[in-house]
Amino acid sequence: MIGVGIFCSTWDNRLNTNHTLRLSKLSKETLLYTFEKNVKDFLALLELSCSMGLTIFRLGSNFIPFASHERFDNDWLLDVESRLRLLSDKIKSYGIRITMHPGQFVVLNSPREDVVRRSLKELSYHMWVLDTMGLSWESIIVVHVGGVYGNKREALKRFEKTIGENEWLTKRLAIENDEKYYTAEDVVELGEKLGLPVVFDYYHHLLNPSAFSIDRLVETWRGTTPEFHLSSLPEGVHKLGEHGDFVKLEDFLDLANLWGNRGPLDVVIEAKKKEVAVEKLIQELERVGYKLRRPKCFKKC
DNA sequence: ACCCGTCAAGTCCGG
DNA sequence: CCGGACTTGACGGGT
Repeated sequence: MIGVGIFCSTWDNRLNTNHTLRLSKLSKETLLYTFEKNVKDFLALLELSCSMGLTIFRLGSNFIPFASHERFDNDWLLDVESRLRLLSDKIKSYGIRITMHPGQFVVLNSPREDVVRRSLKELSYHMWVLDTMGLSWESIIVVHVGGVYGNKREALKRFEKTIGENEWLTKRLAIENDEKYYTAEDVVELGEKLGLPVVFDYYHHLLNPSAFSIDRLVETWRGTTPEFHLSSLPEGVHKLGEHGDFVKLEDFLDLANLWGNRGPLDVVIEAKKKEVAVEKLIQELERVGYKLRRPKCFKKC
């Protein structure tokens, strides 16, 4: 049964877990001020998700701005840590799955040692946030495989090497197919080899298709609830890779059909209109009699 | 109060 | 070899 959710913020950004600041303004005071804005909006977004009956929420990577930057002083984390521990029970009480998805600059297969090092530091910060809130292993961190650098086999081998040298990553790391370089088939093969769950992105698969096996992809989750991503092409003229304002009912139903009756699944709706798009989708699904999975906090009025 | 130049980070591609 | 695209918005200094 499928549950859906939004990511990072409301469409109008009135609630946003990605508030940041200029690096030049970074200090303990500005950091804690901005972090608190993110925390407040995070709680409000969980409340919103709960009232809409959403099962998953993606927390923004700027939750603690510049947390992996060299100009960031780890002493500042003491206040952050106590705040997160205090919130742990409240956050968990919603029963909404919290996951994260770092930006394009996390590249575990780069030939540049410094790029890999910074990527690991960024992932270690993501891991710390989820651990500190006491979230379960279903709170994953989703990354792409990275670049190709003119030799896909070598690039894949470098990815494997990085994972092999950093076993701690496998606690929460998941890998996703992208719209240009690594197909679902590539990522399933890699996930099987490394023991990493594979996030299937429906839209990336349309742009970068392959003959992947959905059964093998599901198998990489070893009984835990998979996370998928869904977005649609925008109406009218659009650029390659651009996400639509809304997600089309038929795209959702295609994905639901692919999923079949395999059990629980969380789908992040990656539409520009965020919660407005999800609300529209929910209504359309109701009209056609499709039943969504709801979180434990959801009470239908 | 509003506008608009600028912003940590990577990779690929075209000129 | 370098600058722009990708995707994208929000910060914050300036008016």
